[in-house]
Amino acid sequence: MNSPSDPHAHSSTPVIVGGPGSGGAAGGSGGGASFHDALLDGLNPQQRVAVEYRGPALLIVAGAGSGKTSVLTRRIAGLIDSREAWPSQILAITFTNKAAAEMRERVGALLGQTAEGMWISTFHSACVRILRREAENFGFTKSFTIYDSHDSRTLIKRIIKDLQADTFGFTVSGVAGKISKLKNELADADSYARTANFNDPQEEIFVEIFRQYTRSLSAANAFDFDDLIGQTVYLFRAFPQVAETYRRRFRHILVDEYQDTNHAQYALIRELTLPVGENDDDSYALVHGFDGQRTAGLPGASLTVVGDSDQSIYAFRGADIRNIVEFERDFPGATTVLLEQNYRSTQNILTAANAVISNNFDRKDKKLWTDVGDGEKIIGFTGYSGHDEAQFVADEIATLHESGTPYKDVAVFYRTNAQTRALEEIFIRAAVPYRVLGGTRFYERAEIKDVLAYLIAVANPFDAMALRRILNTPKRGIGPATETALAVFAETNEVSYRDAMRRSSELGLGPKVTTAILDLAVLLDEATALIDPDRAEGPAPVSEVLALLLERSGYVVALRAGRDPQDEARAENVEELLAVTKEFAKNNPGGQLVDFLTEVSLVAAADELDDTSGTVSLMTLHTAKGLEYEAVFLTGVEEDLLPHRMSASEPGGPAEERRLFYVGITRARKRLYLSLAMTRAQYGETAVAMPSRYLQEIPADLIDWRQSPGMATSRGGTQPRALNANRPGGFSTRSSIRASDSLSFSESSLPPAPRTKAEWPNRITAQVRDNGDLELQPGDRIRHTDFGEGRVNAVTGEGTKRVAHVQFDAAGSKKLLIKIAPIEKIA
DNA sequence: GTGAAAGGAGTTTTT
DNA sequence: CTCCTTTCAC
Repeated sequence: MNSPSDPHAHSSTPVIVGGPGSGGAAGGSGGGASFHDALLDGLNPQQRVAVEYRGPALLIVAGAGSGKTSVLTRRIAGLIDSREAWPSQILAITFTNKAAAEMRERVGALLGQTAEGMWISTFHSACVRILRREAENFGFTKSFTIYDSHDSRTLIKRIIKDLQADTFGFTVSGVAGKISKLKNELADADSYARTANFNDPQEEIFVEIFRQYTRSLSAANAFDFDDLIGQTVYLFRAFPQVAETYRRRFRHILVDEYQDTNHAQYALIRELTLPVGENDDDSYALVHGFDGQRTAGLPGASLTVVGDSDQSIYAFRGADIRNIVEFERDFPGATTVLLEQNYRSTQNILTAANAVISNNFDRKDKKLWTDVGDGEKIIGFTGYSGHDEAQFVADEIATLHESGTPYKDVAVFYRTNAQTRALEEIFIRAAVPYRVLGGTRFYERAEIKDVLAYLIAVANPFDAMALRRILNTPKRGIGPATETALAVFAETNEVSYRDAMRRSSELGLGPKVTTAILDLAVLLDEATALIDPDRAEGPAPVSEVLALLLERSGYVVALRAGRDPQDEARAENVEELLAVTKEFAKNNPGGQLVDFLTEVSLVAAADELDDTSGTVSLMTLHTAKGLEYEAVFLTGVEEDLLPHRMSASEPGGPAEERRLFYVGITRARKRLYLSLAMTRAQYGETAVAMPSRYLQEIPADLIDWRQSPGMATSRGGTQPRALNANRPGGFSTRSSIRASDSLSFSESSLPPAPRTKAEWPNRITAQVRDNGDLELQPGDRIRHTDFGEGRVNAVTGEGTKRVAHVQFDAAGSKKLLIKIAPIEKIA
């Protein structure tokens, strides 16, 4: 194995070695010593320590915006330049593929050359890479499929149905969640069964579901998302010599966003950083014909983790904050470096962030600070509705753009994907160029999954699920009955689903159906021949395979012939996928079909970001982690949304939601906007929304309320602008903001803002308009602040959700939420 | 086996 | 409100 003559992995001072092959090769960086200086250039003392420290384990507690990426890349570059490590001995784990690409590029830039052989990737990508190499050790092939959560659910749904487990109260999402949670704890069906209480019939059935799920996965030669990590750990534990290969290879392991690692990921890191013993176990060497490989033992790889427990926001998917909190205990000899100086945001933004997060008890006190000055105040806005709020955002973005902030430097965050709807509607109308990250992602669209299923069926003939998906897509007259018949045939004859298709003439089905199945089988075989590694002209590029499949299956033609108006867009999406395969070939010369499928399976929302796009970015708070923007709009800062209603019942829920809010705030460099709405539409109904408790945690003098929750509905209140967006003449959006500016008059007449938190709630929440139990009957006449007088036609809904259907004399008919609408009854 | 229509259920965050 | 499943007629 490649190894520098002396890795110096644990020497206390960095060793600088000049000469060819080391730092000297680093293009313009000059000799070793000056390169070393350049590495530390512009860093503060803590950052320098984080770059230079050498030891078995290092924890870098990096507050938001404290320059951790810079520290990590310099640390890696330093290790390589000083010849403490070959690039191939470095494994760096990032949270997204985009972050990985960025880090690789920055390390390359520092060194003046691309460092070949470094592994910089996400946990999932790294594990796929390992699993593809080693799959044959334990009953998989290297072309295994990766099931995304949607695929897992489809499979679970089928199993629940087969077992009729739904009658026992099992739901797909419940089972999927439980299995995922168990896998993150490295449990499997057997280990779970050992602890299960079999007097409980539910437990028994769950174990059976889990078993069948596991069996189906391995029969399909497939791993689900959680398996990628868990099975790698299993592989290392079951085959110590395989583990040793990787322990010997990776001498420096760096993990970013360590606070969001789950138990399985933690176990993986532990496995990789174990010392390598005096190779006294020969079984592997004997089996694999290695001989005389008895090398000396090695200490465990050096481990560097970077994280911030205040930014831990993935507990719901098993992230365990203890991994970082207990790091020093876990890894004896560990050193901790604290990075608190922030290079991203203004002091006002940081003060707000600090104030909010300090409400989480049970945390190490940490205060972000900066020397760039206070900056602008935070801008607050309360809309009448979600649309009104969106209009505010769109208006402000337009203003920002006019004053020179490019669209790409602006981001809009929200808690739930459902909130994009109102934003998109208004943005389209206001001609604000935007891009939604995540949401219904490109690769999750049905038509894309259909087409990918064709490719998967070719790459992995064992994947019955992919085959069943394409069996009747496009329509071939093959229904559920035939589909099941093939599955039964495959099972009873112990052949693959693909073989069952080839032998479909033995099933005694109708001639038309049989021909359809055989045609498909032939097409798949032809496509498979294209990617045969032994093919004379080498395996065909993915685009060629896809083109053949699309052409012969008639998928696109069928789409274009469809009557659904969205079918044309779907056909275009498929064309785009074809373009993606061509792009892939360009970027990955020699890239195989499985490589393409891997890449596609592991794209994250944040990977879709295109820095050159020139559009505003819309994303959830979760997706926003690790990103930063000149101006940030944090929308929907309301109770039941942030904190989300669902979090209330979970232990640690409200604290995690607060961290989410904190993450959102700290993404902003110069300008931060916090907005909320008084009512929010959810599934057809309109509900009252109350300001988030977290707003009260921000010192009052940091927020400049354009329209505060207390002001929004007071007398002379603002126009619900979304409803009046097209009002002609004179009453532009701008003037409506001015109208609300005049409100600051009444605001300033309030007593000085109380500083103590106890009195805060009054200021924000108590002034939201509340009509209490205002009783309205059909026939009553009312007066509305904006719409004038009208007649109540009907009242629907219960309690706070009572809605009046009103026919206004001038403004037409409206539906109003009685509790908070600016209305009064006229005698 | 297909397609339309009606009914019901469920709504967080994601690799 | 929307997505999904079920039901029913061809």
